[in-house]
Amino acid sequence: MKERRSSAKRDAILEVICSTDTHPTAEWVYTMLKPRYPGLSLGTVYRNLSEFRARGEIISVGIVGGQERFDGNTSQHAHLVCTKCGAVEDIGISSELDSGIVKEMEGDTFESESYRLTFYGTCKNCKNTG
Amino acid sequence: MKERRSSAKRDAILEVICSTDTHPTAEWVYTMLKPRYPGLSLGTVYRNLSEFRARGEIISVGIVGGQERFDGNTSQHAHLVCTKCGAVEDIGISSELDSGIVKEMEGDTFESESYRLTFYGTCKNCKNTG
DNA sequence: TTCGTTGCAAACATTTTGCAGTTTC
DNA sequence: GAAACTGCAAAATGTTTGCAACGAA
Repeated sequence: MKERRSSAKRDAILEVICSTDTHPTAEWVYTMLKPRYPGLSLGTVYRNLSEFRARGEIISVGIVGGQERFDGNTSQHAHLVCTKCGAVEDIGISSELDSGIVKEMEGDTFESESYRLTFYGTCKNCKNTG
Repeated sequence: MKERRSSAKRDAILEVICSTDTHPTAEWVYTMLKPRYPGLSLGTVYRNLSEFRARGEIISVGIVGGQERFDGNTSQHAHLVCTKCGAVEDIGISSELDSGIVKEMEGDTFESESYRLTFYGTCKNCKNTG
């Protein structure tokens, strides 16, 4: 793997992702950091997010409303995606369910390394206001 | 819902999707039908796929390698996505696992309507050749 | 001095859309 | 004839990339 030099901007990008539970987009990260780093470029955000994802330092929740959503919480958990407002929430899953899911793949010719479990529906907020 | 008139092209698009297990992209559908319907436009494919998806006649597997993948099999099942070649395969899940997953959501403030379970890894083909 | 990192803007790829012509009912 | 459907091409969108300047080791 390539040598990695220290970079305040990269550190800040990771920190922003890890200190929120909103499952942000690249653009959101950029908007959050721009005031603090006026010279920041959107390309830099994209480049660092891709690298974090490739290294497993963050995970991708998938694409919601056309934009990729990221998550600094890399432990195994599922997600709730609101199809009305696009909000993404975490939901813990029991270890029984996790092992049940993992077991489903054992012995298959397909070699699975990870899985993603996503629920689609309406979040509390949209249910009340809508 | 809007009135729906008969259309040979629309029928063909749905038929192509339902008669393959490759989980095609819009472009693939277009390429497959273009010889038979020389006047076919990519926009028409996109429009009809969106409508099918909205009506629940097909489901979206999600975006793989930047392109949305579709599935004419609308019964509950999981998917395997090869991170090397982008192949998507179906995998049936036991009814016990399905109910375990559904149960995980019961009582939550989030109102879930569906879920998507996707495994990521290496397909048989890539494992052997790579 | 080396080479990783970044800003900038152009390039890219997929998907969406406006509009005018066509087809279905 | 009204309204749905389509082709076409332009637009919109999110993301990637080439390159020169910058910065860390």
